Amino acid sequence: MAFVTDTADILAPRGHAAKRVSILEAATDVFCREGYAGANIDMIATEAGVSRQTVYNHHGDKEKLFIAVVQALTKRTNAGIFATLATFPDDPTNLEADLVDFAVRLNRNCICNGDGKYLRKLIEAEGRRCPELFAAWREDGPGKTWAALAARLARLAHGGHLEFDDPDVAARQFLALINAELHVSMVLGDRIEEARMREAAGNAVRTFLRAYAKHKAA
Amino acid sequence: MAFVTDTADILAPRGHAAKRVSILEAATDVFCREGYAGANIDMIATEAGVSRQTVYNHHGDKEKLFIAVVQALTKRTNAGIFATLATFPDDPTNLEADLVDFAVRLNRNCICNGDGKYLRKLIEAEGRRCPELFAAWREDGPGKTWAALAARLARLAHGGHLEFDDPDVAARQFLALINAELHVSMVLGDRIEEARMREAAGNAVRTFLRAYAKHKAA
Amino acid sequence: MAFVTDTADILAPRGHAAKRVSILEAATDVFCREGYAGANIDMIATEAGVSRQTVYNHHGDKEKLFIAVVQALTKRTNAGIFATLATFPDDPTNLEADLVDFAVRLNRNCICNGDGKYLRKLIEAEGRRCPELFAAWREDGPGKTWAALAARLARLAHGGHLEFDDPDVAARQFLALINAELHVSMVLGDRIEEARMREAAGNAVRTFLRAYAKHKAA
Amino acid sequence: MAFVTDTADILAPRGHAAKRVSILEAATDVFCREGYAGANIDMIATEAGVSRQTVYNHHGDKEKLFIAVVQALTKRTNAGIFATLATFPDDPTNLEADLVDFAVRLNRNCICNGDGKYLRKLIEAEGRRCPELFAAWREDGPGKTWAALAARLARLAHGGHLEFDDPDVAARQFLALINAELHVSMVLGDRIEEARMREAAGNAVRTFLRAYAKHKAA
DNA sequence: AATGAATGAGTCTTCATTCAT
DNA sequence: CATGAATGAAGACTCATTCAT
Repeated sequence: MAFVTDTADILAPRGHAAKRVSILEAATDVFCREGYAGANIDMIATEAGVSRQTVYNHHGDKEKLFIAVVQALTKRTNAGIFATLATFPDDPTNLEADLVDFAVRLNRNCICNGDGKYLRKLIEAEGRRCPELFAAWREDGPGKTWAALAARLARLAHGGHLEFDDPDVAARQFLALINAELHVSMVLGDRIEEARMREAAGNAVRTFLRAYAKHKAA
Repeated sequence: MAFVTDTADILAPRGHAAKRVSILEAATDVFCREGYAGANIDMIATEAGVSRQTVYNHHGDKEKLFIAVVQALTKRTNAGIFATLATFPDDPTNLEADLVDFAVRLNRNCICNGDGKYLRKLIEAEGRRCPELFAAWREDGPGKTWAALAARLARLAHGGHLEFDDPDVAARQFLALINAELHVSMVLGDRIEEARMREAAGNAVRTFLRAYAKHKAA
Repeated sequence: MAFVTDTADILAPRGHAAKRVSILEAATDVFCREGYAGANIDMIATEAGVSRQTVYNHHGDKEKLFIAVVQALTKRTNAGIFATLATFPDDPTNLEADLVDFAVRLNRNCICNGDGKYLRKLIEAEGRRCPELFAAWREDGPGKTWAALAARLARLAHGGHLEFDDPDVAARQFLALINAELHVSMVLGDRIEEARMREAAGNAVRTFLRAYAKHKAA
Repeated sequence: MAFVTDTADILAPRGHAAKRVSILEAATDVFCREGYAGANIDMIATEAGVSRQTVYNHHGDKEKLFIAVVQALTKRTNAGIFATLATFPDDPTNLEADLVDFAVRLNRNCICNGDGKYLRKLIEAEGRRCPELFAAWREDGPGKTWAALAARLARLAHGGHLEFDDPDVAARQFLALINAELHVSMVLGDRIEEARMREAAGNAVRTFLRAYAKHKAA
């Protein structure tokens, strides 16, 4: 019966919805790999395992498809970042270890892999040409992320674990530090091992705490 | 007469050499703005003020022109970075002020403007597609830069101004910190004011020194 | 039950027959509006309120559908013209008024509206490309119409109402005159009001009678 | 020297101008033959003896080319009609013979051949889809032509050769009559012989004068 | 019969590249 | 060297047509 939602479709959608999803995934891949101009609808169709026509049926044209890709990516990336931010150690037992774990989660799940990496690539490549398209990212992305992280750091400061003048600056520096050693590899597309992420996070957090850990007075 | 070298050409080359230069400049602009696939030889010729044919006469084909652009950019960027590194305050009178000045010079001359910015953009956009082309950058670029900066920092440590375990890590973190607040603006192509660079450098150096300045024992 | 003929279908056919009709109507519209090459099966299907597949089920392919349209149009147009010719005032009480009424009927029902207008458009647009398709029209259309009208006019002449050398020439001129003022508007697709048709018919018939009315000798 | 106009180019332009002209001619042919949608740039290029690219260099795209065709056609057609109107017999020695000659010139030069025929075809086929494109024709074409012819007829009336109530009506009827017998052949693309034009003109003028010639009172 | 999808051809348009003037 | 043109290959998009559900 038509009005019965097939629960299987929610987990692994079939038919129409499945095609839509696989087209978006393929398009994300291809646009990131080749750039907007270098991407080619046939490539996307082939990679999605559908016909070219089906791509057009679902998304209208190349530009609309690109927009759909960016929007899906922005949405998922933001969700991912906030999910990870929710795991921030507000009441740490071992501040350094907890921050390192958090940094690893952030890098692994949001920055060095998947959506986040893709989105950043697209923004760097095409951001200047479609500013309105990326405006949402600009505000919802770095803007909110920074503020949310700053709030968490401020709470740690309030709890007597850290001290700094400006939590916003600290937040940006935290993010910059945990990426310091991985950025080049990411740009060149190397796969980054878990161990390397952990090492980078360790270095970053150590420096961050040398600068900002509260010196418990004797 | 053809065999007479016009000395003026050395300072402000005209004719053949001048065209070569203006083509490379135009190509740099266009490749960065549009990406390799999106760039178009006619655009480059027009922007360079020469005919399409002249572009081919000088550079053979699109791919060779792109390579020439990347090589020129890499060369100039490296030269710029090492020139700036040469101004590092090895024997500082005021460590913080001197490092801030240095950071501003680095950002202003090498990272946020001109060649450096262009080169980074090209690498992010096309790096994965022509790895051999950017291999040189990978080694001569971040590799040597990091090492050179690390050496300078080690010297400061040896001079009793700083203390850290690993000068390489410190070098990467220094670079990451001085970019922490400017990166997003750069990606989106905003013009960055001198004052903003100075503020960012101040924040970065302050944190860097909180982490690494040697605590002069009483 | 399939073998029961639903009498309602004869008056307002539903199902199969109704679809066939609405497809033909839609196709007529679309072919006239867009031309054969510009027409598109999906447009026709949508306009007919059926699925694309149904169009193919009923009519085979685009060309066959076009032929069906032209044939239906030719048939209906001819029927309409002869029906109207049957109302020609063979024994007029008031010759001028009766001819004007007749001219208005002809314009309103056969020439300025509906099938006739459509058919003419199709012939002008595609006639040269499929001469065999329009051969039938050429003979059954203007050929028979002219002859039939000429016969009516001859009868009026025989009845002492008109005088002319060649009834065929007179018939063609009658048709040309009643269209003289409306042709441009029709070509551009303007809606033509009844009043305007009556005025045009009046002018036409007045001139026709000045040329051909028998001067009753005193 | 560049500023010397080569007079040969005016009569038989070469190079750039020649290509432009031959492209327009070919495009006129093809658009008229196939309609806008059915026309195909490669066909036009081939028929013009140039490469497809050259068509684009000269005219931008299909739509602009079409517009250029319509404009050139409108301009030339109007010029032709007014040139022919200038040969109207304002002071006729033999009214009937002179009007017949005039009608033949009009049909031969402006209506049944070349530009005029082409323009009418395009307007019938595409007029409804680009009303603004044909607005100029509507006003400069039939509008001015009718008025100019009406003025000539009025002058004949003033000279005592004709009599009628409304010269505008008379003008439209004159045009309708001289086309009465040729219209169908034109629509179907038949070649119309000079003799046939003369016969048609004779029939038309005879009827026109039966309706409108002034009865010189005894 | 409707729907969505697939296929394959075709058309518009752009572009890299080459030639001739 | 500049210009205009030609060639050939893509690549975006449309469409007629067919299949499966």
